[in-house]
Amino acid sequence: MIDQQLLLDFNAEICEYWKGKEIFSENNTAKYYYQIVSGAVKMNNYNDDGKEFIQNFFYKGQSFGEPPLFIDVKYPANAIAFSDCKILKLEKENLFKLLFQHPEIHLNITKSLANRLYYKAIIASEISSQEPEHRILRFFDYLKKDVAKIEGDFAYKVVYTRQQIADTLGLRVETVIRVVKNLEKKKKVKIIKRKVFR
Amino acid sequence: MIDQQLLLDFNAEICEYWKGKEIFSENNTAKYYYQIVSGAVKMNNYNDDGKEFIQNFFYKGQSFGEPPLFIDVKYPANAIAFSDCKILKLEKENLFKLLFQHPEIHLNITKSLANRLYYKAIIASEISSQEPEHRILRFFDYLKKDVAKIEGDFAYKVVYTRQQIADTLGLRVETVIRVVKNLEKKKKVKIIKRKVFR
DNA sequence: ATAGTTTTATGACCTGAATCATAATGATAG
DNA sequence: CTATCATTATGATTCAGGTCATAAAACTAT
Repeated sequence: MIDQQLLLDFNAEICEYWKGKEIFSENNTAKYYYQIVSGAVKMNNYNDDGKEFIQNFFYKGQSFGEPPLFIDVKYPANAIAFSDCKILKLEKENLFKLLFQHPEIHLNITKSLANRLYYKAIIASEISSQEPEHRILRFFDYLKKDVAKIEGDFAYKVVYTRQQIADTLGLRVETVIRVVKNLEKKKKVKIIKRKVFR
Repeated sequence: MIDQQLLLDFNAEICEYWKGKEIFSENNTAKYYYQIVSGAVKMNNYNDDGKEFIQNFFYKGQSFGEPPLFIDVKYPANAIAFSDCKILKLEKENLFKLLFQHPEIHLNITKSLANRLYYKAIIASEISSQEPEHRILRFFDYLKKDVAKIEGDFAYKVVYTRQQIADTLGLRVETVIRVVKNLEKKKKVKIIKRKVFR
């Protein structure tokens, strides 16, 4: 996360996207560094049969879409506003100027990429299991890492729909619904008004 | 990839690992930057029931195990010599000295991380499909990227055993064997002396 | 409140990949 | 050349999760 004022000093602009609005799309050329001021962003793909695959969710303070900026390739996925959000956009050239002038910020970017790679490895290993129950539980626990403070036994509210969970894990909605219900029976999660707590 | 002489100037040492030898293991503290001089390295996890999950293969010229160096976490996986190999090891502190003195090399590291993140996204999306056949084919094509020159229609030799393919994709050996045989019938791959060509 | 839409729920059925068992083939070492 | 071991092969069986259909519950807007 780069200081907001510094970004503005390098001519970043603040953009507002309403829920569902496309921020960038697959196979487009990467032009900007994006940093979320408020709201959440979803990165996804649609495969041949139109089924959605969710790559990632990004939250307040996080940046996204950098990798292609560094290696001159097209975006591997789409970015869509998951809720209404405000996002800082900085042109690629200005980002590089900024990094050149501020090595410590360059190091932060490197750390952020390292962090994402690290979590990808963790989640890949935890989700490699075939059993949907195991994968769904691990996915919930993975989500917990984005929650600053966790109180009580079932403090984390899963904000995703069953469909989105299914799309992230490559399962069917019905399977997710059944497994989640089962997890409730086993007291592993709580369901209140259909929302899952873990 | 960092210039070999430069690494040596910063007190890197060359180590030899014979096939199967552990280079580092899961949950250990990251101490070194590793760069492969010759041979190949496999990164994997073993989950609760002892089943192997292969994270990645790394080849000559590539570095591995950096992410934990940057963010002070333990290794998320094990690194094992996939063949006999020579590897340059540079202590973390010396790596940071080197990066500090050579910003252009720091940028290269950033690019390398960005590149890996990019490919993780690509492969995650391509492999998200449920159908083993699709996943195996995409996996083969993904492997092709490591082959410099490809001649003819079936020029790439898959060096992994069916078991290793299965472990990477979260499938069973028998399934991989059957699917690969089927792919041969469909002329999508060739099998010579049990080795797969694509 | 009402209508319309989205999300969750649930049952019946079916298929494809896991599982289990056993054998054949190819590689490796002595 | 032979014995041993690792890998691939293949058939039989099972069952988890996908598919299909239909309904109920929650949210949304007017």
